[in-house]
Amino acid sequence: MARATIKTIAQKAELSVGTVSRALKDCSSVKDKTKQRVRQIAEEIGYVRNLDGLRLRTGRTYSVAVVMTTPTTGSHEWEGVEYTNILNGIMGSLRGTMYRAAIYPVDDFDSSFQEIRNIVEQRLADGIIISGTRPDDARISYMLEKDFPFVTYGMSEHFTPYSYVDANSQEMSQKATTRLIQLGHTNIVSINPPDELMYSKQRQRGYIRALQDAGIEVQAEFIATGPLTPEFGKATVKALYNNDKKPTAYICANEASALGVLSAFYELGIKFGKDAIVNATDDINVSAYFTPPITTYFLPIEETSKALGEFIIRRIEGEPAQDLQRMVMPQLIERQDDRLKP
Amino acid sequence: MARATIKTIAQKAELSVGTVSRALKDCSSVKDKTKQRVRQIAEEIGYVRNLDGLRLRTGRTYSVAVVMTTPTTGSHEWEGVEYTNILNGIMGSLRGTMYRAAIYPVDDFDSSFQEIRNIVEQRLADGIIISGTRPDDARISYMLEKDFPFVTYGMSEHFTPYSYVDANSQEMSQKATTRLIQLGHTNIVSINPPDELMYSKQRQRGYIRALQDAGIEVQAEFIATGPLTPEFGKATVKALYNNDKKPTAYICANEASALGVLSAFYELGIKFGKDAIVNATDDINVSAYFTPPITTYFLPIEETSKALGEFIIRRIEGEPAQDLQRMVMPQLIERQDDRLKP
DNA sequence: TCCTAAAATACAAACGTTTCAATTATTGCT
DNA sequence: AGCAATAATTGAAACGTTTGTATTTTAGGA
Repeated sequence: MARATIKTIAQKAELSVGTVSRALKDCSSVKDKTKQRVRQIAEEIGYVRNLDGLRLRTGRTYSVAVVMTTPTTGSHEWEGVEYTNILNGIMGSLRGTMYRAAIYPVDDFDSSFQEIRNIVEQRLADGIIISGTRPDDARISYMLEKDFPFVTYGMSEHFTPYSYVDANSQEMSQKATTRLIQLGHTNIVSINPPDELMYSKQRQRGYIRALQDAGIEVQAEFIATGPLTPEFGKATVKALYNNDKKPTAYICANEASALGVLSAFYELGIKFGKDAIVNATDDINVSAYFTPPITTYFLPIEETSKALGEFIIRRIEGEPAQDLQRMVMPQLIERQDDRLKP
Repeated sequence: MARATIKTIAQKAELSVGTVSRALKDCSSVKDKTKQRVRQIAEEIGYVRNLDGLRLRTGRTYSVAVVMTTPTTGSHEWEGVEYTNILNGIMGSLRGTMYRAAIYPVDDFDSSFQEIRNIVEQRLADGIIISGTRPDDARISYMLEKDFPFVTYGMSEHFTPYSYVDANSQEMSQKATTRLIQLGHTNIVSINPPDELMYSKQRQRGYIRALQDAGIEVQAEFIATGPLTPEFGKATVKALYNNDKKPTAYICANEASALGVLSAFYELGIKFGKDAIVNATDDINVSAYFTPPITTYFLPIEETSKALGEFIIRRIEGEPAQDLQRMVMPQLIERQDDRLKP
């Protein structure tokens, strides 16, 4: 049997398609009794709106583009970010609405920009979610200029208000550093994402501020930036192994790089808790099972990703961007006391 | 400026829309010279086909549904499967074709079935990719019956040929077990996914066969099944800690559960390499950074996921299912010698 | 009862595409 | 030249919606 359309309902209800259309969308110009009858029939024959017809007519796409930078294919390195969780969160908040998510995996900034241009010009989506933001992010400027609805995961330094969801990286980084200083550490290494990313900058700022507040001199070589893989974490430890000032603590931006740090400890014979310790931020509860478990700052990834979906819809529906901003504060999970013991 | 449509081209080329449409799709009934002219113009004004019109007219959706069972939301447990990689692979092979992937995250078998029914009945996609297959998988029966194109990640026990991509779990499990037996282990624990999944069955079969071949009695309590999280791996070790026969080796179905096993070792004071060792299958190169690194079987996840995308398209285009089957054999990566040393 | 205003519905066009049937242009042959 | 056969193109309808405008129905006075 063919799929039920508005026309099917119209025939059954002896109404015109126009009225049925209006009835279904609760238009005030149609009588309550009629609405009821139409809904009744629609229910009975299991009618669902055909999106293609709708799109064609309205010019809207009812889809949200999620432009995500995904790990370089072929690298085989775990980047620790749980895209699944993010996608789940976004799709979760889209459920029940008319919107669908369309994923656009890209592998660097330029191709993400290109993809965004494409989406905007071809009207491939009604709104865009992006991540991997930069302090001066050309994609944001572009979408602002085109007045195209978007939400970012992470912030930038634009003046014009825009909608974002982010973890408070700077404060978290500062707190984490201060905590370690208070526990007696002075040679603290900060492992960060690539330099051009906004949250790398924020993390570095927080780190530096904490050191300055404590009157500790900042060592340039203690600020590492690179892809947040185990490989990079490991390489960082090795690179500093023969440094005159020996690091006694590492604060990693995610669990993947922290795993690499532990791996380096193991390989180099650095004793955890005696020679050095590791912390991580952006915990997604993997490090609870590390050997040993490490202290982290938990990222409520469900909350942030749900907000992404919610915000983009509200943005599309016209809510002002400045009302759609969320900053979450990750929570400390102390799995070690993180003092050095003899 | 409004978006360029077929009509725009028709006007510029002084042709009817019908001819333009045919010209663009390389129909034999239109003159070569005309085709060229049309293409030229299309190129110039940056025409791209409007999918909604196409869909509405043809009734095809040009989208592939990816119905994936995702980790239970709220569980906060790492399941180790890199959905990102799978998605990337699928989307990679869709790139350049007219097809788009639409993700349907579901959280259990029933809802995945429901979602599939929906997709088939409402013709929400032209083809479906599913995972988490069972020996007697009702979803597969359903799609076979409806003659709806699909590809599975993992196998079932259906007679009718269908398109699948899978790792050779049984052989891998058997080989892994045999290898450990040859290295002197007799009390080997097999950590598997939930019992109802096909690949759990395959793994158990391989494990049992290896033991039988070696004349070793199978201990029921050495076959564990459950969610492949670190938590489960850890719990399994703990549950067997006071067993009369002490396990000396664990073969985990993925790296996440292996991480849990190592975590239990650490907590219980079980010395790796002296008291027991751990192996894992479905390696996605995280365990190289474990403490210590462990022996695994590497899963070429790019290859499998690329095949998924490729197969579903070819299936949609009408290729017979029996030509679209791929079984990959994971490769041993020896990161330990895995003998017990005093 | 009739008229007017308001309420409810019907009609028809449009979105961009494909495709069937009909028409026109071209070619080859006598 | 003329004719048939074929090649190339056109016209129009259709897919399922929404929506502006026209039309009909209803209700409320006088």
